[in-house]
Order: sequence, then structure tokens, then C-alpha cells
Amino acid sequence: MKPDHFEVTSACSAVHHILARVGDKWTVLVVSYLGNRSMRFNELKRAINGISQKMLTSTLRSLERDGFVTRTVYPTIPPRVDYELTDLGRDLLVPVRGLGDWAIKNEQRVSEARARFDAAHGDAQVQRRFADAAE
Amino acid sequence: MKPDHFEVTSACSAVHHILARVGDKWTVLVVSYLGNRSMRFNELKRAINGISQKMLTSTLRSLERDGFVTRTVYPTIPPRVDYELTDLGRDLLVPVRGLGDWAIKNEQRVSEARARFDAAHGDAQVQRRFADAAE
DNA sequence: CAGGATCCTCGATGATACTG
DNA sequence: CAGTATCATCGAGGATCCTG
Repeated sequence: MKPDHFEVTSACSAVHHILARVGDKWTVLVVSYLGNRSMRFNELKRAINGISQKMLTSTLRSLERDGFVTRTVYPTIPPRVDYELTDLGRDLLVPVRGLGDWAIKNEQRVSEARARFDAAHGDAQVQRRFADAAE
Repeated sequence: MKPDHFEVTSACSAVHHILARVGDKWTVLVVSYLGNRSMRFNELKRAINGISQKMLTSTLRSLERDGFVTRTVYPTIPPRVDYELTDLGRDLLVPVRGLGDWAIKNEQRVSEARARFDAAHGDAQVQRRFADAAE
């Protein structure tokens, strides 16, 4: 670990790729559900409230491409497609849960810091800049 | 952990907030640099190749708001502003590095899975859908 | 030096309609 | 059921100019 330089190698982009992946809107939710058991497309869609069919499709495709889930098609009528976590996908869940646990454990400290910041900087300005605060 | 339902509580949004934060384009890079020592604004800007001044500002503001960094102004001329990680910020680095280490360790498996997927699905279609692959 | 204010682009996400 | 195809939107992010 150098003092003020990071090697911009494949390691760097690998880290960024994974961070961006788990940081996106639906990936972790999908993977979490599949962590329990394999699920069908519409089953996932119903379980994850608010996801559009397009985003579920593209999220699943990306996860499949990276080797985190398998897609199994049963050529029946009507068709049936099962999605299931791979070992790699289950493995990913471990460090992701680490971050999740950290988030839950420190939720209070973060929201306190936010309240302090907002109070110190006047609500008007802050609310303009962080209009998403209510999320 | 219920079989197929997640409580949509504050814990859920806390987790999502942290995941989205570490998944964004610059946060982890900024926090990593500050993990070594406190740094000034333009010092960070030079260190992080490609970040715009606007994004550095907003990234730092968000980090400050959530209590991950402190902002210290020295009213000299020219002005000087130091950014430094808080204990909370340093603490966050632990699980984030966990994920980073996982990414580095499994980089090979992911890229192999990708190669397999792309080969199996024909380059034309894949390349249209995942034009960002070269990133 | 450390930003604030503006303008602009583009991609992520969503809504809707259609199909094997 | 499990998608694909299209169109529309909206905000993240970048470029540029300005100032205390």
C-alpha cells in the first residue's frame, strides 16, 4: 500500500466492477432472494416489489454472464425458467453480507452525522442539494 | 431470514444506502486515498486521475454529511481545506476492503465466466448488449 | 486554492406493447 | 410464462466559466 498512489491495474477495475455491481439498484436484492432457493422469473418479479421486467431481465443476464447465477430453461408450455445461485454467487454473498451487517450496525451513527450536518448547514441549502434524503 | 420475504425496514434502506455509496464511481477511491493520510482538495483531485472538480466536491460533501470525513478550513490566503477520514470512515474501510479482496481473489473466475457466456451466446448479440465490456 | 453556478450529454431505469 | 422491442424520462456526471 503506497502512500498516495494506486496501481491502475486489472485488480483496480475488478474491484470497481464488483463494487458497481453490488451497488446497483437490484443486484443484491436478486442475489439475496436466490440465496435462499432457486426461483422462476415471475416469482422473482413478484417477490421484488417495484422491479420492472426489463430490469429484472438485464440484472439476471449480467449475473449470469459474470457467473453468479445459472439459467435453466424447461422447454415446456408454458415455458419455465429457473434461476439459481452458483457457488461463486453464494461466495459473493459472504463479503456483501459483511458490508450489510456493517451498514445495519452503524446505521445510527450515520443518520446522527447526517442530522448534525443538516442542522449545521441550514435546511434550505441542504435540502436543495440532498433532495433524495427522504429515500 | 424468512424464505422469500425481506422486511422493508430502515435496515433495508440503510444497507442499500451504504451499498449505493460504495458502488458509486468515486467514493471508494476518495476514501482509500484518505485512508493513508489527510489530503487537500486539489491534492485529491490530482491524485485521482479523471475526477472532475464537481464530482470531487459532491463526493466529499456526501462523505462529510454521512460522517465519513471531516472538512477543515484554514482561512488563509490562498485558502486551504483538509479532508480527513473519521473513525467511522476508517471503520467503513474494513468491510469494503473485504469486498475488494474478494474481487481480486475471484477476478479470474468472473472473467472466465464472462468469456464462456460471450462465446456461448455469439459475439454479435452480446456485444450489442454489453458494449461496456471493454471497460 | 477551493469551490459555486450553468449548461449539456448520455446511460440507467421505467412504461408500454408485442411474441414464441 | 418469460421474455424482446420501443419509446420516454430523469439524474449522474462532465465541461466550462466565474469568484472570494
